[in-house]
Amino acid sequence: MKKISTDFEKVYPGVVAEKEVQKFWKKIGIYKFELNKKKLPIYSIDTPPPTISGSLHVGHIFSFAQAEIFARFKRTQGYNVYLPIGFDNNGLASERLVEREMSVSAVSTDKIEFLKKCKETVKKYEKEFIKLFEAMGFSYNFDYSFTTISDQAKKISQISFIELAKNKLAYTKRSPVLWCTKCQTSIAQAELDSKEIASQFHYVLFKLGDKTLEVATTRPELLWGVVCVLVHPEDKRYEDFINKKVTVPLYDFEVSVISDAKVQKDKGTGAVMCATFGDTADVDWFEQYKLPYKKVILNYGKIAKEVPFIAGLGIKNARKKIVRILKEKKLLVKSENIMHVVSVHERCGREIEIVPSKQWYIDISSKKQKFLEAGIKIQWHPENMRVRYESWVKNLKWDWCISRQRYFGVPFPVWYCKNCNKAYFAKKNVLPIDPVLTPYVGVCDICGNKDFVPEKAVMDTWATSALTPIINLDIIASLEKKENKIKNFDTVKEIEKTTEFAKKFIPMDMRTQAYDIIRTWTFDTIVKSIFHLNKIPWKHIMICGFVMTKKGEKISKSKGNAGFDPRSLIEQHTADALRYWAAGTKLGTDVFFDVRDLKDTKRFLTKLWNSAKFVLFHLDDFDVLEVSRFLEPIDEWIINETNRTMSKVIKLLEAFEIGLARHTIDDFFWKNFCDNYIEIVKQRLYQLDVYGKKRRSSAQKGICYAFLNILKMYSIYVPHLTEYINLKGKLERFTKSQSISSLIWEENLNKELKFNANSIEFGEEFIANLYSIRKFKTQNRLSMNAKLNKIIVEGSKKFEALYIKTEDDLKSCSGAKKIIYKLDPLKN
RNA sequence: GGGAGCAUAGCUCAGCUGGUAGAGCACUUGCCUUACAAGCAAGGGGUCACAGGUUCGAGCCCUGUUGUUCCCACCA
Repeated sequence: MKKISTDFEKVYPGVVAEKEVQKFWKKIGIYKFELNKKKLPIYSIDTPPPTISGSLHVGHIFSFAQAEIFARFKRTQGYNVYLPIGFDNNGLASERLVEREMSVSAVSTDKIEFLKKCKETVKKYEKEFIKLFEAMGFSYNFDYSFTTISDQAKKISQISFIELAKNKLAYTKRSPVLWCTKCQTSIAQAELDSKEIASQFHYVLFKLGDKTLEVATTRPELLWGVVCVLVHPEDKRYEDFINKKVTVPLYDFEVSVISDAKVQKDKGTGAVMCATFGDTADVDWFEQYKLPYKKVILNYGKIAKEVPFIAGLGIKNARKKIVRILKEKKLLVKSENIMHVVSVHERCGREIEIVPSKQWYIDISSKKQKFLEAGIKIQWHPENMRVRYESWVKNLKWDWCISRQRYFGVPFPVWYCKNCNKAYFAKKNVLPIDPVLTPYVGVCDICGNKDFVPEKAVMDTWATSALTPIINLDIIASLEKKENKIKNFDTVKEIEKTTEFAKKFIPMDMRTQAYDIIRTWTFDTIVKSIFHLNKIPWKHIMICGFVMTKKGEKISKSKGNAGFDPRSLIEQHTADALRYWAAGTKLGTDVFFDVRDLKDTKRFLTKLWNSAKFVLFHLDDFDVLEVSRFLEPIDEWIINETNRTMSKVIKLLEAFEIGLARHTIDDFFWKNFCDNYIEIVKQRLYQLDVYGKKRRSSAQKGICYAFLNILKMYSIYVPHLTEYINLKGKLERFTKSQSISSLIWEENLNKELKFNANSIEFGEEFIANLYSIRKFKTQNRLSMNAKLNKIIVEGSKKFEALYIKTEDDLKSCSGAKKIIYKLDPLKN
């Protein structure tokens, strides 16, 4: 008979093996999700649909791998894991990618043509992403992957919008909005980044009769837009100015001086001009004092034509020119160089402006308490990440502006009466719809007009990705109904009511993501879930950290410092090495990426491979069913130790401690199993004629049990290598399962593993003696298999019988001819 | 300015409810031992950032300080 163990390559074939294993998984379809699979309880995971804005980098791999390892763990515990994958493939980030790739500009390209290009590009990237995920061995349910621009997502997003609008939770208003003059769209507070830049404080002179009022400003180009000047009510310097009219320099019109406690006396001159709009403080005063709006900056970042001196200029040029003129007219006291922090658009880095425009908003600022309560109901891992969420919610200032003056996004299903502006929403049976392409047919019930204009804006991509639990709910519901047609719904709650599984689906079991999108994705999803279903979206949220370059800089697509392409990292170092590395850290903490770390993990892969070769070599003739119940004490020890380790690992994994769990397995595998246990039983395995069949098969039982469980535990981290060993070693004969990855562990939902503490204590004492012997040999420059005339064993009297039984093992692994026991009856 | 995390061996980090400081890498030395030299064994190396406090006892708990990273606010 050909020995199974001879099939093992001398060196683990890495990438080649991984591809073979992936083919095998595909063939047997082990990661297919089915409802009612073996009647196992469902564990549902809300995974982050990566934004299609460029290629994935090692940072994605890091956080996605952590989440995927956890999903695999849940499968081993007897759950039917729902692990979908989606792609966030619309919105500004994707548009930017298309503009870059295709060298086109969204603004100057025909809309239909541009959208076609967008669809092509994101499709290309989706395929690339899927390939990478497959290469990583990610066990997503690819069959049910979704995208946020699909008809399904569009429809759900539009249902969500209409429902919120009808409940007055989404509303439209014309008001000052955060505006990016580069992208030419409104943006939300969550899309702001801050940047420190060099600027100048210009001290300009306002006049009251022959008195002057000095005002410091960084935005002199907005002088035309000044609507008032403010001073602190207790500021003695300006007492005489309060409630008087002062003259604006250069333009010579008058504005009031208002006293307001929010003014900081020690900043600038203590007198501040309020212009429409320099910053968010201006907006607050504008609204508080019902000030008029004076247009200075246009949407595309130029100065309005009615502004004297600077009409038509860009903002920076306008500023320079105004400063020059102020200087000439002796209205500028001085200019001071300063560094200050400004808000910029996170997608393009351009300083944001504030311009009034009509936008759709979701009311979040009046519901903070509800969102905070939801945050408390959700279990955060790590716990302290909740603080980030809470500080965001508490500091919310603006309602969520969900409309964007862009192209590639979910359209608002709404038209307005041309005459009276009343909004008309699409009927549910026509969703998804693009109102620009499909005109509204009807008569305005207020003014009888028949002309309607479509809403041209598209939705903030977060407004759709905030619905991933609902999109998944819809997938589950359609699976149960066994139909792919998207049904017509008026409300999100109706989707939930459609099937038995759907009713129980939300809250999902878990959300996974990195911490940078707590203020967007986490928050927005909670908002929508609370508004639509009055439920938290998930029970747990698992937050991963970031991968940093050595400089301490976050790796991100936009910064272009990804350094290493994941595809080539896989080719060079294997996916398992990347996965193993990703599992090395504590949840939520950042790591530094260094290729050298991957070389270290390769050492582990080799060790596991070699141990497999050894173990399988000795299991060729082993049949679990034929073996008697006889067990040598040390074999009993390794079995107990295996169970103890597994219990510990499961507890850690249940607490989302993927890294600590891995280190626990590492410890057991490397020390206890390889260095100690195998060395002890080696001779019993090799020398059948000396030790006899009974004692040999006892050792076989030990290596078989321990090694199978080591493989099972590692299978969530390094699924390819463990599966490859499973296939090569024909482990199905022991496990009765084709795949090692689809095994439910001995300890799981319904069953707890027992272990004998006494046996473990004996094993530890035994090994302590082994260490002394090794120390003696090393110190005497002896080889480890050198013979010794006699050795002295120290230990507890209570284990005497066990020591006697284990004497042959000790002799064989120590090379001792004679053993003298010094057993202490008092030792515990 | 408000908040959170981190500070432990040369490097990267672990240390559970307080009880004699740990791992991997690197370094030194020994060992070719019928899975593995990409291995095995032994060893050197730490005032646990600093200063107080609680305690019989503090890396761990409390207070403060310093350094560092991040989040939020700061845009006149």
